[in-house]
Amino acid sequence: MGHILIVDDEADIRALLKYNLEKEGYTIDEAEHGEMALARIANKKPDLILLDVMMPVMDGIQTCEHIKSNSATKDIIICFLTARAEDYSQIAGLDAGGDDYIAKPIKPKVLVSRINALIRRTRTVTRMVADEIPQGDLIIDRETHLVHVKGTSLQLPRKEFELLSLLASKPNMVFKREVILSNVWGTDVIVGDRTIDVHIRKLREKIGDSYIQTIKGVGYKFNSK
Amino acid sequence: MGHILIVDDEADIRALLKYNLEKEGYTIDEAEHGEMALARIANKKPDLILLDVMMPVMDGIQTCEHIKSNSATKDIIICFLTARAEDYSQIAGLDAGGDDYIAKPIKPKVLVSRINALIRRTRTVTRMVADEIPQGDLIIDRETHLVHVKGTSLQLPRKEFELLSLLASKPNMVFKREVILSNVWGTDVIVGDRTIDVHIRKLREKIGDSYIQTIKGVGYKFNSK
DNA sequence: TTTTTTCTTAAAAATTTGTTAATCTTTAGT
DNA sequence: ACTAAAGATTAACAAATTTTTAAGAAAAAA
Repeated sequence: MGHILIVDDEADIRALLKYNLEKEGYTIDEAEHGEMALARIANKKPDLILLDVMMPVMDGIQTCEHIKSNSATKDIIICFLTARAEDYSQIAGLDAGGDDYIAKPIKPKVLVSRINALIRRTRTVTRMVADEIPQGDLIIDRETHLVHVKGTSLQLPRKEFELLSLLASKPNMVFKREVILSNVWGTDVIVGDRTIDVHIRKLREKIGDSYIQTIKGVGYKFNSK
Repeated sequence: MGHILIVDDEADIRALLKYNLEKEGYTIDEAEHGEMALARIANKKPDLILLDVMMPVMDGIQTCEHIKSNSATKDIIICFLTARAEDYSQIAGLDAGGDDYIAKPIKPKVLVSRINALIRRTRTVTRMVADEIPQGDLIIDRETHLVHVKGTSLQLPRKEFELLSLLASKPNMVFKREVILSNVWGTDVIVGDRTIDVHIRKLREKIGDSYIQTIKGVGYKFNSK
């Protein structure tokens, strides 16, 4: 029904992924790094590749570019495995890029349903946030990683960009601090309470005070006009 | 604020976990293996269980299955503890109904933030108030945290918002003061009797007197037209 | 009327967020 | 690999807002 190649240098992770996906009926192939991955693909072309970003020898990005630049393999669905700390906005914006990404720590249930979805509706990109989020006179462009506001363009640092993207992805909705933390910082966050505030402040400094509103005791929200 | 049961056969590990979680304000119960865990649960139901996978007598997976198959306990959050060296396929027992897992060696900070996130996440879900409560010309929108009344929108402070939500969730039903207290303030908070009155007064001030009615000697109710 | 319960008001207490600057961390460039 | 620059986080304190208390007035019940 589906053949999946798992590429990760940690055997533990591979075993975890393999176990869960085999139970779903997928056949599994494994590789420890990019080069080995290419060899495995040549051997048997998978429908989907689970690709760790951080690897020795040949990292995930390079591997992905290889695969996507080869016409024989460019239709293979690629799903990145990333640690939250990594720059996944870069991944999302990659032209040669993957179709989705799953953040570590990996939860089997999430993994399985995500993979199923990817395989089922092949080529349908499911990303947490749209590529372009226009909100009134503010436009967030994930592709160029730019925010256009009041006629000018801004280059925002990673965290600020992700934070703004999250808030703007659902205007008027209040995002509780926990939600913000788990989405922008990840579940293993070890950041203090004021970290969000500081980022909010920097954002407001750059895009103006009118967009982000504080709901005391609850969280923050992005106001649509 | 939260009660956690730690199940691990190694006393050292239990002590480490206990120390860090107590520092966070959680109350801790301990068990050396699955059977003992079930006994502890019967004694006092925890909000979350930290469950070692590898244990003598009754292992983590079995224990989890037990807990999740009992309707009285199946809502307890279960977080597995797994050794890195262990076969990851064991965690796959997350199918047994586990909500998350933490890999050993355990880093205190990761532990604490993960547990906090798990407890907070499921606590908010537990609140069974609808996202939007429309009552005649008054609409309470939890998503935007706004109350729409008489053509205008109001931003209410948290306690006032929760109080109004509760009353409006069941129009015409009288909420006794104790019920209001336990629902809005929680069971372990000690606040004076006048606190409710003051909040009611502020609400009436903002939304008008017609909605909330006092039933002397009993409590308050939200009038539907 | 007397007692109990709720209202009202103002002020105190507690909580939450804002701000700044200093300190780590990461990244990019050499 | 080293250094400089940019970004992220923390700490400490300030400010703002919310929550709670206290205490007398008012209203309802006994």
